[in-house]
Amino acid sequence: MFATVLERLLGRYGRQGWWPADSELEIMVGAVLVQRTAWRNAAAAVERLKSAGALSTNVLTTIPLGRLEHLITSAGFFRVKAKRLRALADSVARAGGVTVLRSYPTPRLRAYLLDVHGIGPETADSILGYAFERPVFVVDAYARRLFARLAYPDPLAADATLKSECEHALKTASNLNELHALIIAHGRASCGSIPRCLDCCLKSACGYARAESLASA
DNA sequence: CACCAGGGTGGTT
DNA sequence: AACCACCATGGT
Repeated sequence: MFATVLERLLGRYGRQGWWPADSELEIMVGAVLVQRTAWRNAAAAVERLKSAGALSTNVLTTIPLGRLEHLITSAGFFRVKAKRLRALADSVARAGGVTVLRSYPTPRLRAYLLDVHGIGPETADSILGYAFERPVFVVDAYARRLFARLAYPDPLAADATLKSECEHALKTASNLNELHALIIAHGRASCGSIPRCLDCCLKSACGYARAESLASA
């Protein structure tokens, strides 16, 4: 069923190609900046950091907080996010740099990320998947809503269950990364803002079969 | 004008 | 454990 959803979304929206970046750190920084924010605005902030030469742990740990805030205003919540970027950079430096993080096994890396102030489950999993290419499914509001509708009328399983079932079904970071991106594209495009639109998502508008046949696919 | 975007934290019940 | 207010800019 996860494979079917991936296949259909792929057919409808095409490859999303997330995450455009030059380094792991850039993705980690972007993941914090994009929290509850349109990617366009977060991306502009990433570019400003890059132009200012601030996209390194060394600079991020030492740059005055006010200057950091100024560089990322376009991403919104800039006071909170500036502190989060600082906490992230401090943490990466303490760990010994991104190279060391790269050698962590996935469970340890996930625990490490969750321990950083300002990084919760979704941001941690985004970083695991897109920066470190670990086979991880990012459970966000769109994913919950979509799979709740696909499972209708059954209640949606807990995040951890949805996550592990999806990871087991799709296996590769490439598949799981693409699915997350596609689910967001789908949410933006059509069904996302329409409450309980079973017709829209499961049948005509988005090319889905009915829920029953999809669940058994 | 209101509403939302690739969340997480801290405080209250 | 389940809510809740809050954070703030830029596009539609």
